[in-house]
Amino acid sequence: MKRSFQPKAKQALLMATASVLARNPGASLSEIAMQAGIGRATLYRHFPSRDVLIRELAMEAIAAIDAVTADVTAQNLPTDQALLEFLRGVVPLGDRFHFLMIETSAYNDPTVKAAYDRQLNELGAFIGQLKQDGVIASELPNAWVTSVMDALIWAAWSAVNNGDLARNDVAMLTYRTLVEGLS
Amino acid sequence: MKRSFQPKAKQALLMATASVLARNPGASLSEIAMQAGIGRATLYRHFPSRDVLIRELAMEAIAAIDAVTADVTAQNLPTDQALLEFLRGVVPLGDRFHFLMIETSAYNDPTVKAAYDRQLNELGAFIGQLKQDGVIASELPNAWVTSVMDALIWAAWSAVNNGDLARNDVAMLTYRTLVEGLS
DNA sequence: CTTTCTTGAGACATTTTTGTCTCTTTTGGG
DNA sequence: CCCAAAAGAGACAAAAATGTCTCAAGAAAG
Repeated sequence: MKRSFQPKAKQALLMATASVLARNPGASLSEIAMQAGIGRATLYRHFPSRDVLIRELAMEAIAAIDAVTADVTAQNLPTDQALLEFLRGVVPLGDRFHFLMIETSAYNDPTVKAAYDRQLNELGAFIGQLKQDGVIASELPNAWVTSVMDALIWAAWSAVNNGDLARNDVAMLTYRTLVEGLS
Repeated sequence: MKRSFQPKAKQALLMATASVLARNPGASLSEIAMQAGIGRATLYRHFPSRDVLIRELAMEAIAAIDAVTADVTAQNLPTDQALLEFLRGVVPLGDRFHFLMIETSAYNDPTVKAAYDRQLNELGAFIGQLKQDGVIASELPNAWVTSVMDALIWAAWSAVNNGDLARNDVAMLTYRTLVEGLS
């Protein structure tokens, strides 16, 4: 074997797929391949079926968010600053974050479901801390907080990708809207 | 003709369709018919094709939001109260509101596109008033405000339909989150 | 330059979805 | 109780998407 499959190419494919599916969840593989700038057959070389593509994308999205969480945790910041850092890291992943919310078929796979549930629990714990520290109001249901977070992150990503907001402003804007809105 | 097509039945069908498509934008007509509790053939009796169903649903959604707007306008409230009333009316339409945002194929139809653009303009004017009256910060881009509004309305509708929030609380909660978050 | 791996294009079969049609059953007004 | 309109069920063809395969062209290491 002179050369092997490039994991980087696979990564790029997953990112392109997230971008397409976040905007149009019903997109066919032809559309995905076209948007990714590759042939449909090549897509099948990397992912043997649509289901596998979806599943790997879901796992990749979860891993990417985990990486952000780990990075933020390592800095040992006060919770409000940690929230801002989290948003800075996760807003650029907005399409993948959003994809996880809407592509319910991914949860058919038990591995994905387990990872997703774990991540949701971690997020819940973080929200608990934010409440304890008075960053957000403690009487708000967690479900509302997570919904609003997801919604704002997706709105932020969309605004950047539509050219409505500057990439550098958007995390701070999201942070302000979130903290003020939920205080 | 002893009896004619019941427009009420059609209305109910459209509502069921919005509910299904908002959750799963790629749903097939079989799924929609099943969720609506009718046969697939019956669905075709009301709507000759998927495109027509989508288009009529879009127009119905726009009309429903227009009705809320007209109702609020007729009350001649101060803008902040008008916003609250608007949310009260529009949060229960959350699935249709959201459907309009994600089902981009609807805009292929010029009639739908025209009506949607008009409604977006009206919303923009309302946001302008809210800024003038100091209800929300005037330095925020309109695109961000509309994104956040849409996102929160959808989050509110989802929270109610998942049983996470009480129907009667949710408009006020959305209002607070929106106004505080954008002030 | 040559060899080898990868890609893109396109031809296929398969499956799913869409749209049409017919026949039977149900329903509600008279 | 009648009867016409409407619904359900299911067969069917057409269209679109999925998945498989082959082959020629391109790129990159040796």
